[in-house]
Order: sequence, then structure tokens, then C-alpha cells
Amino acid sequence: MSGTAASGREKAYAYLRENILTDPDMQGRFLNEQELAAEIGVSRTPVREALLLLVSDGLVELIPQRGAYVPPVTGREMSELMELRGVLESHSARLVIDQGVVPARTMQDTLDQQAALPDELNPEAAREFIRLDTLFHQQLIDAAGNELISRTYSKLHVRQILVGVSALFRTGGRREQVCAEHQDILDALVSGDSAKAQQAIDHHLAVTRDILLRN
Amino acid sequence: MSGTAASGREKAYAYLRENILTDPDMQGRFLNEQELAAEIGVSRTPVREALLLLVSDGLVELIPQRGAYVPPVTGREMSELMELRGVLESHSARLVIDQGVVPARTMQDTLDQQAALPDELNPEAAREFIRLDTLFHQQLIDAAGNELISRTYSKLHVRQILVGVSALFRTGGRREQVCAEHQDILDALVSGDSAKAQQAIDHHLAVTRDILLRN
DNA sequence: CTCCATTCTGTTGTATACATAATGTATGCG
DNA sequence: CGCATACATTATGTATACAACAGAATGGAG
Repeated sequence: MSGTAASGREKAYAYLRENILTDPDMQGRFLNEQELAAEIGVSRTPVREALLLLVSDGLVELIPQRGAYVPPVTGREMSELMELRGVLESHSARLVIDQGVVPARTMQDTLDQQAALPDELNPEAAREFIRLDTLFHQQLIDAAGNELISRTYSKLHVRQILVGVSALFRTGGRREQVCAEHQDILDALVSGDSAKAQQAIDHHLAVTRDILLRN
Repeated sequence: MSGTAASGREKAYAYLRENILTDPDMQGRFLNEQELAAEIGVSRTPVREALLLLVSDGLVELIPQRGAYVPPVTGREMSELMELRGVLESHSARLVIDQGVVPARTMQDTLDQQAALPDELNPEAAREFIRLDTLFHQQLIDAAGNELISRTYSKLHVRQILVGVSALFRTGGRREQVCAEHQDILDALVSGDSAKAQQAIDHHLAVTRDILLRN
């Protein structure tokens, strides 16, 4: 994979991020710095720096004199996230259609990969599924050519993964449904129908929200 | 005012943020940690932590083995920011009108304060002007009741201040113009005309962008 | 038995010392 | 004179030691 020459801060950052995103039990807990330092194999300093970086991802919250808190995902937050995603994705959809820059091939490729995943999602496949799901939406956003929006969207999406991983295991047949909804979005984009695309996006996000809210 | 018992990290954070936002010369420079530590009166540790926090505001960028870089504002970034602001503000405008929760009094009050500022903007008045300008738009966003969008918008706006402060000095009569455009937005909101509001917002942001681009 | 004060333990916050990597400079060679 | 290389300097990255604070445990008084 990538560099084995990662700095201590990066190591700690990657470790913590991965842990928080995959282990639901992390939510609502305070993180012990020296404990983490021992686990990761570095001193407290890079651990603290990693925690500060995770603040910008919204994965931890710093409480003075108490430490790093991992805020749980609330239903309201998910609703709000879907609303914002809808705004940004609809905007991008309109732009790429108007400018004739729909990344049809790229998105279809991502969609095909997602459709090729097995129905039974083991943990690894689940993460791959989420990665491809995220990628599909990100590709739409990126095609609009606004780097600021791309970065903003990318950061937002992170917190959805917090609940997405575990939610996937509790919902059967969601893979097919997601792929179908993605296909609807892509078809609307290719057909050049802004209103239809917006509708497909809103529908997809509404369904996603409802599923995530069953927690 | 607020606590004199600010921690070292907070002190450093406030100092650096203020410095970067007000001093245009900071842009494009690498920040020297021990120099800053001496200026602020703390050790390097809280300074480094403050720098990491500033990353999430987009005010500094960490370059491995090089340090903290203050990325200059580009014209493209400003354009992209105005596009994103337009998307979020238009969305909020639609919502608050549909839900009948236009914060007319609050926004009018902010607008009045802004209009009462002197035409000749000394540095202090300029900062107050920018504060009220930011507040006006934030009040619209907040009224929509989506905390995630509010926080997102708030963070975005920060980088605009980077160029806004200096740009204000080079533009005569902008105060009246801004107030008039703000009044147009507010009038449209009060009248309940979504399309008109969106138009007023887009116009205001376009004018703002054009002025900021003259750098 | 309950409540409050106090001590004690453990964690975060800060300072400092050291390790490591990058940059600028000087020197020698082509 | 230009360029490459070795070196010195300076900055960042990390570890560790200490200080300050918060929360829990404990003991005593009512």
C-alpha cells in the first residue's frame, strides 16, 4: 500500500480515524491519550496532534480539561446532512447538465463495480460498498468543477460513514436498491433532465435518511 | 469581556487567527513556531496545537517537514466561495419563506447598525462593517434551522474576511451599496417572493465577487 | 445514614530537551 | 564561471518531564 514512512502524527491520525469510523462503540466516549499512544506505538504528542486534526473532520470534539470526545451521530444530524447533500448534489447536477460535462462513463464504471459486489456483505465488502457509494456521489460533485464545494462535500460525507457501516448490516437487499437509485440519477443526468435528476437525488437521499434513522 | 483565563492553546489560536485575518502580508508565508511562541508568551506546544486547529478553518495548511503555510486567497477561490454561498443562501431563503420564519426584525436590526456606520471606514469600523455583514447573512442561514448548514456556512465565510478587510479600503461608497443590496434581499424575504430573493442574493454575491476580484 | 469537606488519583495542558529532516551556504571540481 | 556535493544551520517532529486541574474515593460531622 502507501508509505510505510508515515510520520507519527499521520499514523495516529489514520489509526484513530479508522477506529472511530468502524467501531460504533467509540461514540460517546472520551479518548485516553496515553492509552492510545501505547496502542499506536508513539508518544502522546503526535496522538494529541492527530486528535486536533480529527476535529476538522468532526469526528472528535475537544472539551477543555476533559479531553477528546467522540460525539455520537444523532438522527437530526443525519437529516440535516441529507438536506445539505441534496442542495449540493442538485446544484452540481444542474451545472454539469447545463455545461454538458456529465461524467457518464466514470460514474457508470463506479456503479458497475458497486453492482458487482456480493449480496452478502462481510465487513470488508461493506467498506468497499461504502467507498464506491461515496465515490459515485463525489464524482458528480467534482464534475461541477468547484474545488471548494468538492472539499466541503467530501468532509461532510465522513460523518455519514459513522452510521453507514453498521446500518448496512441491518438492512437486507439495500445493495440492489442503492444501485437502482444511483442508476436513476445517472440516467437523468445523461438524459439532460435537471428536474428529473434533482428528483432522483432527493428520492435517493430521502430513502437513505430513512434507513439510517432506523438505529 | 470574555475569559482572561484562556488556555495557552486558545491564546495562540486567537492571536494567530486575528493576525492572519487582518494582516495581508501573512499570506504566502511559512509561520515560524518558536518565533510565534515568543511573541505570544507560551511554548511551542500550544502554538503547534493552535496551528492544527487553524487547519480546519482553512487558514493554514500543513506541509510535512516544512511547517504551517498560510495559503493566499485566489480569485478562483473567491468565485467558488460566492457560488457556494449562493447555493446555501438561496436554499435557506426558500425554506424560511416557505415555513414563514423570516427573521425580519433581527436582520433589519443588523442592517440598520450597518447603515449607521460612517462612510469613512477606519480599520476598526471596517472590521465592524465586516462583522455586521457576516452576521446579516448568517442570520438568514441560521433561520433555516439546519445546524450543520449553519456551521458549514460559518466556516466558509472565514476565508472571505481574508480579502474583505483590505478590499474595503480600496472601494469607495461600497457601504451604501451593500446596505441597499441587503435591503433588497430582506425586502424580498419579507414579501415572500422566493424567486426575487434568490435573484437579489445572486446579484449581491456577484457584485461582491467582482469587487473582491479587483485585487 | 446522609451530606459535605478533603485528599488522592489519574488525566489533560504545557514546557523543554532531543532527534530528524530540510534549506542555504561554502567549497571544490569540471 | 557554473554546477554539484558536502556541510552547517535552522526548523520541524517527537519524546519526556512537570504542572494544573477534574473527578472519584474517603473520612468525618451532623
